[in-house]
Amino acid sequence: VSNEDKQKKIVGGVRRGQAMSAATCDVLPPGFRSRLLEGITSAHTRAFLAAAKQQTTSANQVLQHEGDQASHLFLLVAGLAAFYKTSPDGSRLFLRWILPGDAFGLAALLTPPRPYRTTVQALREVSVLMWERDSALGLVSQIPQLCTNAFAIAGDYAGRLADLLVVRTGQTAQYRLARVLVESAHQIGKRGCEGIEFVLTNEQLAEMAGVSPFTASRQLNEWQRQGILRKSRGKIVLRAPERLV
Amino acid sequence: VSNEDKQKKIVGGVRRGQAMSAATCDVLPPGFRSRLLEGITSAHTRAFLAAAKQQTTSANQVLQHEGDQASHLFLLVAGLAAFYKTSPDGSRLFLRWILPGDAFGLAALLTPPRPYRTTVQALREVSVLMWERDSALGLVSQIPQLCTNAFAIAGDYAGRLADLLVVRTGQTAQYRLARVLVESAHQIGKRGCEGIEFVLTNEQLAEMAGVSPFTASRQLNEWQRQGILRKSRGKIVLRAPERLV
DNA sequence: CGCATTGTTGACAAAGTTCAATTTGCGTGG
DNA sequence: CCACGCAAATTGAACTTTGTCAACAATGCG
Repeated sequence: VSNEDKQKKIVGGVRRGQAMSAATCDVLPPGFRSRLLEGITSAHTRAFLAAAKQQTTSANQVLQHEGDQASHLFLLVAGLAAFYKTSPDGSRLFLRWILPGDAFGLAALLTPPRPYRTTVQALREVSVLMWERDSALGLVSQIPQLCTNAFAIAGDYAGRLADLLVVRTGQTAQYRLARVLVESAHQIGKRGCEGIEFVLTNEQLAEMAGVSPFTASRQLNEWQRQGILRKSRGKIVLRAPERLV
Repeated sequence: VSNEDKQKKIVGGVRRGQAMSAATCDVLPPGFRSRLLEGITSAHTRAFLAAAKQQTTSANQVLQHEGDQASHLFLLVAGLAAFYKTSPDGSRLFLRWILPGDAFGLAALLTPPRPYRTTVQALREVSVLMWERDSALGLVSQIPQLCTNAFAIAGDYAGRLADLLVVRTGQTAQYRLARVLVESAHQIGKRGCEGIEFVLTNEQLAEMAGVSPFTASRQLNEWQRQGILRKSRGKIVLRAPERLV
């Protein structure tokens, strides 16, 4: 299947299941798992995926914009994106990463229609599946487990936000930064020869931790002096995460 | 129906709908509306309420404890409670009020079982309906709209938490306190002759806003000097909420 | 009236932010 | 291949905001 075929719209009902199965399974990387699809029969999964449109988007693009009417449900297939919240003064507040298998835009499943409550931005080139709201609503009514999964995802999301709130309001800048490093290592890091590596600028780390870039710079240098990590421009090598907390 | 009858356990299937209807509608104040019951047929509502046990709890009791295995779904019928999160250092972080009609303990609806992610404490004497996890799960599978509602509630909760995060991390102590006053007025205030009145101590307001009681005291006095509010021990009369933000 | 709870005030300390001035690293084009 | 230029990162010092603590005042209940 060519790249073109992969990206073409494949909305519509299930036409001869087998064919759709080939078409849709094809777009998912091997070993792909998503909480949204958990516990759904393969027939239903095929029907669900068949109704999606696949789209590839370049880095820094905004996939959903806080306040816009929720028109699409998304599922990240590949790449990296993040949830952000915009504060009244215009600054951006990092909430969490979106990794392959994560769904977002769940607000599209609500009736009556609601606005998105967060902004989602791609950090690298990403590949997503997307469903029109109406189409998604129809599918949810046919596949009850989808609603259960959506509830579980929303609940999990709320739990993480509550945890984030505790960290952001109760802990020192140093602790928050340490936590951001450990989580980044866990979620987007690759095992390197010296430790876990990930590509983030000081400024991005600072934004994630809710700290000024200056504080981030100072603290990261302190840790570098202690041999806990090594940093070059735009990249961190975490050598001893256990010594951070 | 005597008070004793009201409080007795009424679990079990629907026995001759009409009888149950009388028993359960009886425990709900007139005009009672809950997001959890939205859009559910009256037959289903009766069955659902019939499976609940009603309980009355005195002020300051903890209804669900963060970290405990989620064993019950709750619906607040009367009174006032609040969600709290416990920080690692043991201090308590106020999240939001729970008003009559609000459901909590939704974690009980998840499979596999999960711990509660927040603590819920009564602020006055409260009356709740509660469902055993197993019973609630059975009802959700019979009444699909319950799942939809649970999802909507969880989504709303996540949205509020995200908003709270923005306020707590991005705004000044003064702004946060002002916001707490306005929200308290809206949610638990009563119209008085001089303005909107509500019963909260300085310390409670401080906790809600994430501010030290000293800062709260100073700021409240400043506002009192400006005639925006009047305060006595444990009580606030908000006279000009519009002048706060 | 006595007592516990609640609230007040001032002086001080701590944590981070801001800003300006530089320095470093790295890709690009001559 | 080197110099240029830009974005990223660093550093010090002043400044702001808010919390901490100790002492004290007031409120209201039994």
